[in-house]
Amino acid sequence: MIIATWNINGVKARLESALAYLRQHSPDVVCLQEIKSVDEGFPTSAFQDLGYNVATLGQKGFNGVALLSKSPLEDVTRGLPGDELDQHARWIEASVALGDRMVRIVSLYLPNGNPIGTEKFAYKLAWMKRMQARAAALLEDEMPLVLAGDFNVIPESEDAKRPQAWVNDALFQPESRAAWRSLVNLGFTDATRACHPGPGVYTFWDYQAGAFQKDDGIRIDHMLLSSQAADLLRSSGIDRDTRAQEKPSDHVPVWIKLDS
DNA sequence: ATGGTTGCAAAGCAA
Repeated sequence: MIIATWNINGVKARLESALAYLRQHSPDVVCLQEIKSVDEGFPTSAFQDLGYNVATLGQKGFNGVALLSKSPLEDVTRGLPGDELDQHARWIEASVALGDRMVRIVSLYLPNGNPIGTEKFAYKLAWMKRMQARAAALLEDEMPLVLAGDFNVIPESEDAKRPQAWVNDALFQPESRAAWRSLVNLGFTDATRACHPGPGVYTFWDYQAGAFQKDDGIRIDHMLLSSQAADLLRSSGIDRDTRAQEKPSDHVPVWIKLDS
Protein backbone atom coordinates (compact mmCIF):
# COMPACT_ATOMS: atom_id res chain seq x y z
CA MET A 1 0.00 0.00 0.00
CA ILE A 2 1.29 3.43 -0.99
CA ILE A 3 0.29 6.46 1.07
CA ALA A 4 1.28 9.89 -0.22
CA THR A 5 1.00 13.36 1.29
CA TRP A 6 1.10 16.57 -0.72
CA ASN A 7 0.54 20.21 0.11
CA ILE A 8 -0.87 21.21 -3.28
CA ASN A 9 -1.29 24.94 -2.54
CA GLY A 10 -4.75 25.25 -4.04
CA VAL A 11 -6.69 22.31 -5.48
CA LYS A 12 -8.22 24.40 -8.28
CA ALA A 13 -4.87 25.71 -9.47
CA ARG A 14 -3.33 22.24 -9.14
CA LEU A 15 -6.11 19.93 -10.33
CA GLU A 16 -4.46 18.84 -13.58
CA SER A 17 -1.12 18.33 -11.82
CA ALA A 18 -2.78 16.31 -9.08
CA LEU A 19 -4.69 14.12 -11.54
CA ALA A 20 -1.52 13.52 -13.55
CA TYR A 21 0.32 12.52 -10.38
CA LEU A 22 -2.43 10.06 -9.45
CA ARG A 23 -2.45 8.55 -12.92
CA GLN A 24 1.31 8.14 -12.92
CA HIS A 25 1.88 6.80 -9.38
CA SER A 26 -1.50 5.38 -8.47
CA PRO A 27 -1.11 5.81 -4.69
CA ASP A 28 -3.70 3.97 -2.62
CA VAL A 29 -4.23 6.88 -0.23
CA VAL A 30 -3.42 10.57 -0.66
CA CYS A 31 -3.37 13.19 2.08
CA LEU A 32 -3.80 16.70 0.69
CA GLN A 33 -3.20 20.02 2.42
CA GLU A 34 -3.89 23.65 1.53
CA ILE A 35 -6.76 22.76 -0.76
CA LYS A 36 -7.89 26.42 -0.35
CA SER A 37 -11.45 25.48 -1.13
CA VAL A 38 -14.76 24.99 0.62
CA ASP A 39 -16.12 21.43 0.50
CA GLU A 40 -18.68 22.35 -2.16
CA GLY A 41 -15.94 23.73 -4.42
CA PHE A 42 -13.69 20.67 -4.15
CA PRO A 43 -13.42 18.79 -7.48
CA THR A 44 -14.63 15.54 -5.93
CA SER A 45 -15.95 13.99 -9.14
CA ALA A 46 -12.61 14.42 -10.94
CA PHE A 47 -10.96 12.29 -8.25
CA GLN A 48 -13.83 9.83 -8.14
CA ASP A 49 -13.40 9.33 -11.88
CA LEU A 50 -9.90 8.01 -11.11
CA GLY A 51 -11.34 5.57 -8.59
CA TYR A 52 -10.86 7.50 -5.36
CA ASN A 53 -13.16 7.98 -2.43
CA VAL A 54 -12.99 11.54 -1.15
CA ALA A 55 -13.32 13.20 2.25
CA THR A 56 -12.64 16.89 2.77
CA LEU A 57 -12.48 19.51 5.47
CA GLY A 58 -12.50 22.72 3.48
CA GLN A 59 -12.43 26.41 4.25
CA LYS A 60 -12.90 29.53 2.17
CA GLY A 61 -9.73 30.98 0.71
CA PHE A 62 -7.02 29.21 2.66
CA ASN A 63 -6.12 26.08 4.68
CA GLY A 64 -8.23 22.98 4.03
CA VAL A 65 -7.29 19.28 4.08
CA ALA A 66 -8.53 16.19 2.26
CA LEU A 67 -8.17 12.42 2.06
CA LEU A 68 -8.37 10.37 -1.13
CA SER A 69 -8.49 6.59 -0.99
CA LYS A 70 -9.07 3.78 -3.45
CA SER A 71 -10.74 1.75 -0.72
CA PRO A 72 -13.50 3.22 1.42
CA LEU A 73 -12.71 5.90 4.00
CA GLU A 74 -14.23 4.73 7.26
CA ASP A 75 -14.88 6.53 10.56
CA VAL A 76 -14.01 9.92 9.09
CA THR A 77 -13.54 12.63 11.71
CA ARG A 78 -12.92 16.28 10.99
CA GLY A 79 -11.03 18.84 13.07
CA LEU A 80 -8.35 18.66 15.76
CA PRO A 81 -9.97 18.28 19.20
CA GLY A 82 -9.19 20.56 22.10
CA ASP A 83 -10.46 24.01 21.10
CA GLU A 84 -14.08 24.52 20.17
CA LEU A 85 -13.28 28.06 19.01
CA ASP A 86 -10.64 27.01 16.47
CA GLN A 87 -12.21 27.35 13.04
CA HIS A 88 -9.14 26.51 10.93
CA ALA A 89 -9.53 23.48 8.64
CA ARG A 90 -6.27 21.66 9.37
CA TRP A 91 -7.01 18.07 10.44
CA ILE A 92 -8.95 15.13 9.03
CA GLU A 93 -8.78 11.44 10.02
CA ALA A 94 -10.05 8.22 8.49
CA SER A 95 -9.47 4.48 8.66
CA VAL A 96 -8.61 2.45 5.58
CA ALA A 97 -8.29 -1.30 5.06
CA LEU A 98 -4.72 -2.59 4.92
CA GLY A 99 -4.79 -6.30 4.16
CA ASP A 100 -6.97 -7.89 6.81
CA ARG A 101 -6.74 -4.98 9.25
CA MET A 102 -7.22 -1.23 9.34
CA VAL A 103 -4.79 1.69 9.37
CA ARG A 104 -5.69 5.12 10.80
CA ILE A 105 -4.51 7.98 8.61
CA VAL A 106 -4.42 11.71 9.39
CA SER A 107 -3.98 14.50 6.86
CA LEU A 108 -2.76 17.54 8.79
CA TYR A 109 -1.75 21.10 8.03
CA LEU A 110 0.11 22.48 11.01
CA PRO A 111 -0.02 26.28 11.41
CA ASN A 112 2.88 28.21 9.88
CA GLY A 113 3.20 30.47 12.93
CA ASN A 114 4.97 33.42 11.38
CA PRO A 115 5.86 35.96 12.43
CA ILE A 116 7.30 34.83 15.75
CA GLY A 117 6.35 36.85 18.80
CA THR A 118 2.75 37.18 17.63
CA GLU A 119 -0.54 35.44 18.34
CA LYS A 120 0.13 33.36 15.22
CA PHE A 121 3.15 31.72 16.81
CA ALA A 122 1.25 31.18 20.06
CA TYR A 123 -1.51 29.52 18.02
CA LYS A 124 1.04 27.23 16.39
CA LEU A 125 2.41 26.06 19.75
CA ALA A 126 -1.08 25.63 21.22
CA TRP A 127 -2.10 23.64 18.16
CA MET A 128 0.94 21.38 18.54
CA LYS A 129 -0.01 20.76 22.15
CA ARG A 130 -3.47 19.68 21.03
CA MET A 131 -1.89 17.49 18.33
CA GLN A 132 0.25 15.82 21.00
CA ALA A 133 -2.84 14.94 23.02
CA ARG A 134 -4.76 13.65 20.00
CA ALA A 135 -1.79 11.59 18.81
CA ALA A 136 -1.37 10.03 22.25
CA ALA A 137 -5.06 9.11 22.30
CA LEU A 138 -4.83 7.55 18.82
CA LEU A 139 -1.79 5.51 19.85
CA GLU A 140 -3.82 3.90 22.62
CA ASP A 141 -5.90 2.15 19.94
CA GLU A 142 -2.75 0.19 18.97
CA MET A 143 -3.82 0.35 15.34
CA PRO A 144 -1.20 1.23 12.69
CA LEU A 145 -1.27 5.03 12.62
CA VAL A 146 0.13 7.45 10.05
CA LEU A 147 0.32 11.20 10.70
CA ALA A 148 0.95 12.78 7.31
CA GLY A 149 1.10 16.32 6.14
CA ASP A 150 2.70 19.73 6.18
CA PHE A 151 4.07 20.01 9.72
CA ASN A 152 5.65 23.43 9.12
CA VAL A 153 8.58 22.32 11.29
CA ILE A 154 12.21 21.97 10.20
CA PRO A 155 13.28 19.27 12.67
CA GLU A 156 17.08 19.60 12.40
CA SER A 157 19.70 21.83 10.80
CA GLU A 158 20.35 19.25 8.11
CA ASP A 159 16.72 19.59 7.05
CA ALA A 160 17.53 22.99 5.52
CA LYS A 161 20.00 23.95 2.82
CA ARG A 162 20.70 27.21 4.69
CA PRO A 163 19.66 26.68 8.32
CA GLN A 164 20.97 30.12 9.31
CA ALA A 165 18.32 31.68 7.07
CA TRP A 166 15.57 30.17 9.24
CA VAL A 167 16.73 31.00 12.76
CA ASN A 168 14.13 33.77 13.10
CA ASP A 169 11.40 31.78 11.39
CA ALA A 170 8.57 30.00 13.21
CA LEU A 171 9.41 26.78 11.34
CA PHE A 172 12.82 26.51 13.01
CA GLN A 173 12.22 27.95 16.49
CA PRO A 174 13.47 25.89 19.45
CA GLU A 175 9.87 25.72 20.76
CA SER A 176 8.56 24.37 17.44
CA ARG A 177 11.34 21.80 17.24
CA ALA A 178 10.88 20.76 20.87
CA ALA A 179 7.17 20.18 20.29
CA TRP A 180 8.07 18.08 17.23
CA ARG A 181 10.52 16.02 19.28
CA SER A 182 7.96 15.45 22.02
CA LEU A 183 5.55 14.16 19.41
CA VAL A 184 8.14 11.85 17.87
CA ASN A 185 9.12 10.65 21.33
CA LEU A 186 5.64 9.26 21.87
CA GLY A 187 7.05 6.46 19.74
CA PHE A 188 6.74 7.62 16.14
CA THR A 189 9.13 6.88 13.30
CA ASP A 190 9.98 9.69 10.86
CA ALA A 191 9.52 7.59 7.72
CA THR A 192 11.59 9.78 5.42
CA ARG A 193 14.54 9.80 7.81
CA ALA A 194 14.25 6.06 8.43
CA CYS A 195 14.85 5.52 4.72
CA HIS A 196 16.91 8.58 3.74
CA PRO A 197 19.41 9.83 6.34
CA GLY A 198 21.72 12.75 5.67
CA PRO A 199 21.53 16.26 4.19
CA GLY A 200 19.86 17.42 0.99
CA VAL A 201 16.46 15.83 1.63
CA TYR A 202 13.86 18.58 1.08
CA THR A 203 10.12 18.82 0.42
CA PHE A 204 9.60 22.59 -0.02
CA TRP A 205 11.27 25.29 -2.07
CA ASP A 206 10.01 28.89 -1.96
CA TYR A 207 8.62 30.38 -5.16
CA GLN A 208 10.87 33.39 -4.66
CA ALA A 209 14.47 34.07 -5.60
CA GLY A 210 14.94 30.91 -7.64
CA ALA A 211 15.00 28.73 -4.55
CA PHE A 212 14.37 25.48 -6.42
CA GLN A 213 17.04 26.20 -9.04
CA LYS A 214 19.50 26.69 -6.18
CA ASP A 215 18.09 23.68 -4.31
CA ASP A 216 17.51 26.09 -1.42
CA GLY A 217 14.96 23.81 0.21
CA ILE A 218 13.66 22.67 3.57
CA ARG A 219 12.09 19.43 4.84
CA ILE A 220 8.75 20.24 6.45
CA ASP A 221 6.37 17.65 4.98
CA HIS A 222 6.53 14.53 7.10
CA MET A 223 5.01 11.11 7.67
CA LEU A 224 5.11 9.89 11.25
CA LEU A 225 4.46 6.18 11.79
CA SER A 226 3.33 4.52 14.98
CA SER A 227 5.35 1.45 15.94
CA GLN A 228 2.64 -0.77 14.46
CA ALA A 229 2.87 1.14 11.17
CA ALA A 230 6.67 1.32 11.24
CA ASP A 231 6.78 -2.47 11.40
CA LEU A 232 5.15 -2.44 7.96
CA LEU A 233 7.39 0.23 6.39
CA ARG A 234 9.04 -1.07 3.24
CA SER A 235 10.23 2.13 1.53
CA SER A 236 9.60 5.86 1.19
CA GLY A 237 10.35 8.64 -1.23
CA ILE A 238 10.01 12.27 -2.22
CA ASP A 239 8.80 13.16 -5.72
CA ARG A 240 10.95 16.21 -6.38
CA ASP A 241 10.23 16.18 -10.10
CA THR A 242 6.78 17.67 -9.51
CA ARG A 243 8.50 20.89 -8.35
CA ALA A 244 10.13 21.27 -11.78
CA GLN A 245 6.84 20.96 -13.66
CA GLU A 246 4.76 23.83 -14.98
CA LYS A 247 2.77 25.79 -12.37
CA PRO A 248 4.06 23.66 -9.49
CA SER A 249 3.07 23.67 -5.87
CA ASP A 250 5.90 24.94 -3.69
CA HIS A 251 5.71 21.55 -1.87
CA VAL A 252 6.28 18.10 -3.39
CA PRO A 253 4.67 14.74 -2.57
CA VAL A 254 6.16 12.50 0.12
CA TRP A 255 5.18 8.82 0.15
CA ILE A 256 5.59 5.57 2.00
CA LYS A 257 5.05 1.98 0.98
CA LEU A 258 3.61 -0.32 3.64
CA ASP A 259 3.41 -4.11 3.56
CA SER A 260 -0.15 -5.35 3.60
C1' DA B 1 18.21 43.40 -2.26
C1' DT B 2 13.03 46.17 3.44
C1' DG B 3 12.40 42.95 -2.37
C1' DG B 4 11.28 38.67 -4.08
C1' DT B 5 6.33 34.75 -5.85
C1' DT B 6 1.89 32.43 -5.77
C1' DG B 7 -3.27 31.38 -4.74
C1' DC B 8 -7.68 32.95 -3.65
C1' DA B 9 -10.65 36.06 -5.12
C1' DA B 10 -11.33 40.41 -6.18
C1' DA B 11 -8.09 44.06 -1.97
C1' DG B 12 -5.18 42.21 0.92
C1' DC B 13 -3.95 38.28 3.46
C1' DA B 14 -1.45 33.90 4.07
C1' DA B 15 2.43 31.52 3.07
